[in-house]
Amino acid sequence: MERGLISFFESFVEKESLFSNKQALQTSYKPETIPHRDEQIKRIANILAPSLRFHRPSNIFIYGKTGTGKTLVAKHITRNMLYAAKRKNIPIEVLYLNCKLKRTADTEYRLMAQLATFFGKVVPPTGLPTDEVYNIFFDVVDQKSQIVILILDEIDQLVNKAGDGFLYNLTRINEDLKNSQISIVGISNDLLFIDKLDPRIKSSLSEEEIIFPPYNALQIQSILKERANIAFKKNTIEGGVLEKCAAYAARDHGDARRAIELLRVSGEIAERKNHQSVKIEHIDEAEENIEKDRIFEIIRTQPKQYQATLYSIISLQSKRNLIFTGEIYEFYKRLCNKVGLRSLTQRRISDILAELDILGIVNAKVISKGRYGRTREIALSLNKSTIPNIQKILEEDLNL
DNA sequence: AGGTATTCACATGAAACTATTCTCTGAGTTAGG
DNA sequence: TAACTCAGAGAATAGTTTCATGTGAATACCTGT
Repeated sequence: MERGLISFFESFVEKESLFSNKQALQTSYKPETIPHRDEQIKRIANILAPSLRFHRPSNIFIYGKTGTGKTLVAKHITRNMLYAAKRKNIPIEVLYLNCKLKRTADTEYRLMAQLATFFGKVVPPTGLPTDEVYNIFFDVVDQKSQIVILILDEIDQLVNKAGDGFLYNLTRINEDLKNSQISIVGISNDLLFIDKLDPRIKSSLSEEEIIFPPYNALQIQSILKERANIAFKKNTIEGGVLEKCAAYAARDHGDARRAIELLRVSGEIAERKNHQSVKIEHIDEAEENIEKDRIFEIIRTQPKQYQATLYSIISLQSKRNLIFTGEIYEFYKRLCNKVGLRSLTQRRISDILAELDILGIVNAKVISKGRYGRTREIALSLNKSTIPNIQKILEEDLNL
């Protein structure tokens, strides 16, 4: 037994936590009421209500930026509606699917497979033709009469990947259903998404459109206050803390989720430092930590090829700030040789670079150097102080 | 000098290919009646 | 003859490669002054 360690744990138990219920700051938390969304809630509830009389509700299309409460509201309403329906014995099914989740609903096939599993049919993950899965789904749904409300979250992701054909099939399926009716609630955070759809699909999918505007700083503040009251003990938050969290989040498009995470991490930091309360300076640290953790996590879970590409960028970047695709590719090829990795084509590396850009690890800009061609101008968008750490991680992963 | 044509070094797009995982089908095999 | 095995055909998917086409502006090349 180690004395020091034991007393560490003992004092940890005795130490007063700043939190009384940290759950309230977790992303999975479902609050009783959702402030500043009354109007949207009322409209959606009105649209969905006919299902309680066994009429098919209109399809709804919801859009708004991330962290504006779309998903929360949708789940909130359906949960309550389902409760009412159950008490009155009305056959309503609500299916919620996030189309972004890998290996769950991110292709047409898997979407239909998921839907079928909801109704108790097991569909193999591969091997069947897609229309076969449609038929399976169709049959189970129509076995008894019911209203099915299908919530497709991040629907834009799926359409980008798999095209909009499935939406056409899905909206048309009602014509063939004898007993059941399906209506679709599409949720997207891409505001332009709806315009990219085939007009026929567009008109049937967005019979009703609902917009979730971003929260302003004041609204985020009140949301934070509410959550903080549940999550933290009395008098553990210093003045100005909530305001600053809100300001951070409002700065880029009013993302309430980020504000809440920021507050949570600030609290954790304050606690770890044995402070009696959350102070403003904890917020800055929290923001840095969140960003750093995000980056580390991303880098560690990237495929080898991406890591090799990133390593090439980091190596070249130490000499000069701006580098070009060609140089990276040359370095990368040599690196692969050295490590025994099969090197990919430049075409592929070009895509990988674009993806690193999207991930926010790298800053890539397509520029034209006139007579000397056209290329991506690439700079690392990582904090200087973290680069050595990242380099070490990469060297380990690539066993250099 | 001013205008336009070229040209570079990739970017971007589409299609085709590869490898893996999985189902379904039907021919061939086995074992019991 | 019913049950079982197993190879082959066909799907879905991810990650690439191959082939084709696009592109912005610094230069080269004119042209007329």
